[in-house]
Amino acid sequence: MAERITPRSTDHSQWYLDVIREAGLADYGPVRGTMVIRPYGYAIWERVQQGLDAMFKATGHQNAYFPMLIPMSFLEKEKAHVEGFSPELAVVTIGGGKVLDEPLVIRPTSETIINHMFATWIQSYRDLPLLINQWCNVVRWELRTRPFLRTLEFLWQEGHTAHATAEEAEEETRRMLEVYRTFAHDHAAVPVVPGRKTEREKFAGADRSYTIEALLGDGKALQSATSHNLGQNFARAFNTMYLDANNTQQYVWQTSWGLSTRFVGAIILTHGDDRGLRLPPRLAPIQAVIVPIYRDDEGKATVMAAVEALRAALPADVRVHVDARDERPGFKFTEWEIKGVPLRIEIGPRDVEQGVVTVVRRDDGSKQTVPVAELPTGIGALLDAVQDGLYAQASEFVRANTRDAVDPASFTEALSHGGFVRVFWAGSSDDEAAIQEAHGATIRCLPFDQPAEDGICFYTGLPATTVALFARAY
RNA sequence: CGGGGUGUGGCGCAGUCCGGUAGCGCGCAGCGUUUGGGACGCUGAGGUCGGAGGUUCGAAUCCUCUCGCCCCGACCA
Repeated sequence: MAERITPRSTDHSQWYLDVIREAGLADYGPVRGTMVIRPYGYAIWERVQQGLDAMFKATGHQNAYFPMLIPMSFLEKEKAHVEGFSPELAVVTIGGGKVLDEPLVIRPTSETIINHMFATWIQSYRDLPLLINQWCNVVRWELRTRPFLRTLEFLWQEGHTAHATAEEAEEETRRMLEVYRTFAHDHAAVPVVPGRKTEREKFAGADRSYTIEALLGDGKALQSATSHNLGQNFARAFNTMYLDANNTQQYVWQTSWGLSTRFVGAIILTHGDDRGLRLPPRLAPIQAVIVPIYRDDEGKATVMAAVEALRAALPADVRVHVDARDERPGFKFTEWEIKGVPLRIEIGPRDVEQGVVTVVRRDDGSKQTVPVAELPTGIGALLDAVQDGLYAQASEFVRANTRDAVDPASFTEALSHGGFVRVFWAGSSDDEAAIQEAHGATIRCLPFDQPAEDGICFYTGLPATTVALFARAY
């Protein structure tokens, strides 16, 4: 049988598309750049949603929903915002068969319409902080698309908060970035570098933007989630004000932050291997698949009885699937490997006879024989081991592909390997643009807690003010 | 919008140079044999060859026009 998945090393782009197809995650939509997410792919997104939503609830945020159609005039109220987004807007000009007096924009993000409402919801300092999150879809008419990583329409959550002080807003911005970092690390086993965006890379309408940057298997970086300190930019544009304790009108200080279905792409590209997807157990729709093996109807009855007994004995919170299809074992093994299921539990005549099961880990392919009586208590540790194994492999990859550069020659050399390149930095936005032009690399972030003392910027020769992380990116 | 490709059953492709009325692999349906790593045999369903016009007795193939899609880049979660 022909290989269904192109090896990663042969053609990384083709490998990615093959995995999405063969694992049954998504299809191309009829409109260029759109994507249909199949049930299995959506189940992964649902796990992301559940994990994040629990964290948002813990930080006091409430879910709400705002309309998808936004009057064009709303976007035009904030200058930097409209300039940043206007090239990629989808605009509705006809409704109910009539040309509309004012065009409606399909939301590319919801800062404007949310401020429109916040301005009416917020009256007093007692109404603050206002902590809102929205799960929705947005449309950005991108020129170049790729499944999950960049599609015309995507699903995400966008958090929007309003605060009484600049300090509180900055604290919230950083707090939510830390939520994303924790989620990426603990749930997705995706190592990320948290840091600040440069002026050139920040969100249109923000004072400061923060990001977590992942490094994917092909050496390209991916902005995996962002958190923005909006300052008073939207508050001033929409008159979002509150009366403080001294009976004085004040503009609120705001934040917004988001994580999208792009993150599913980050998971695929961080963990996937030549056999297909590898899912971290905490996000896997199916954590363990039980594959019965038998030769005839009589053997099948015996094995299936053992399978049902095992399934009943396993903890209820472990997501188990029994593959009872009448297919050859090898076929089923391969299929679940492509789908990235963390644990495969094989039960055949020999296992039943000896009172054991054969457990195969997806992270390292290791196979072990486990007494069937021990599995109900041991499966949690096995899943944790796969979770840790995936994180260890991914973080080792990031470590091995992060290089330091101290001069133009070593910068070029380091970039040629792909991956992150760390430099001392004291450059302008124009310098960044020139480097992007020459090398195709951009500053992904200015990582936190990286002292720049005594460093000299490799590009300008000036004393460094910060450390910058360069990479080619999606 | 630049550069490079490509449109032929559900998917992946051959056939195009040198016109003769469409083929292969996978998948799908039925039956049988199989089942501890992607099984095999037999039977079968499924395509106006991206579209339009032209040349010709005859076009997937030659000519003209046109549309779509993919990859690399600019833009970007």
